[in-house]
Amino acid sequence: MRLESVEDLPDLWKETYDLVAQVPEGKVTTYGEVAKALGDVVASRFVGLAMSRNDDIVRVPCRRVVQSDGMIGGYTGGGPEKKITLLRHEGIRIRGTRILDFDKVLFTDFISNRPLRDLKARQLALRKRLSLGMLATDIRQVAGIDVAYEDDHAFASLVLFDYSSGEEVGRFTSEGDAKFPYVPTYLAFREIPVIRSLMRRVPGGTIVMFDGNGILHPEGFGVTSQIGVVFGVPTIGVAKKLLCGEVGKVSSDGVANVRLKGKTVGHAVFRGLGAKPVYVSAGHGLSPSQALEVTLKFAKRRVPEPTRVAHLAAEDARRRAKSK
DNA sequence: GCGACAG
DNA sequence: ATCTTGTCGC
Repeated sequence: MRLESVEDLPDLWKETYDLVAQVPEGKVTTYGEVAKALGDVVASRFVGLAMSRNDDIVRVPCRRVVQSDGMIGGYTGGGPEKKITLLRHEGIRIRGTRILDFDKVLFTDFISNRPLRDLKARQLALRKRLSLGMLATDIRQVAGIDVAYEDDHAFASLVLFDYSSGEEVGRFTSEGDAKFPYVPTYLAFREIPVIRSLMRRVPGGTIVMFDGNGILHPEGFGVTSQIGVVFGVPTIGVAKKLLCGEVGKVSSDGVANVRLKGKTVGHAVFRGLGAKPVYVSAGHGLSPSQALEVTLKFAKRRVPEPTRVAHLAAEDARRRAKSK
């Protein structure tokens, strides 16, 4: 039960700062090592972001976090020169912008409960409830949902379309703080909390289209699948960039299979020659072919209407709040 | 230097 | 995702 919850999330920012606080004077570590201590190397860029936002350089020695190749890396509090000066003062030997005896001064012995490993386990637990069979019998509406950010303040919007006419029939927005950062393949933990209130407005007989992948994901369980399972609604994932997998040969209708580990897990939809595709995959509660069919029905442009309009609405809410 | 990981 | 002006093209 607790395992499957998407609430009660770890404070990844705090955990990161606590880890870096463990690096002793005279030692350095790397963004990737801190990420591994968090539970997954994919978070290494987030570690860099967290260091750049560090506001307590006494407790959290972000100067001691460097690149995995021994290069010094950047330093928000005064540039690389400042970082070099500070580290030399701590006994680290540096030539140019490279650390000498890197293996001797590298600290990796973190004490950590690896929060991302737990989140991955929650993801896998939720995945057991994934179904790619027909969940909704009669589809009356398609909803597009998207989130825009002003730093970590989120503006989410839901736009409803009538399935047969394709006309917009309603829209809602909400806002709140995103407490969890963006980490590739953990997107659901960032976005599910901020769309929760909107999901209550999704009528029965609605397919939800979301900006992000469904089963086109390293674990076969992207943000859109997780949303589908958590809220018990059929979902379709539409991503603008490829997260993983390989795109096959484009057929005459402008559609190509996307394969992962030998299986077709989604489709690249090209609108026009030489154009960038969008990557469509089933989220939950419907079949891959049904996901493609519904998407094509709303694909007047590159990005299908529900997701495209929801994006505009969320962006609109963000800009209105900003200028206020 | 290239490739690179949704939003 | 966000930071950003004008500009090229269907």
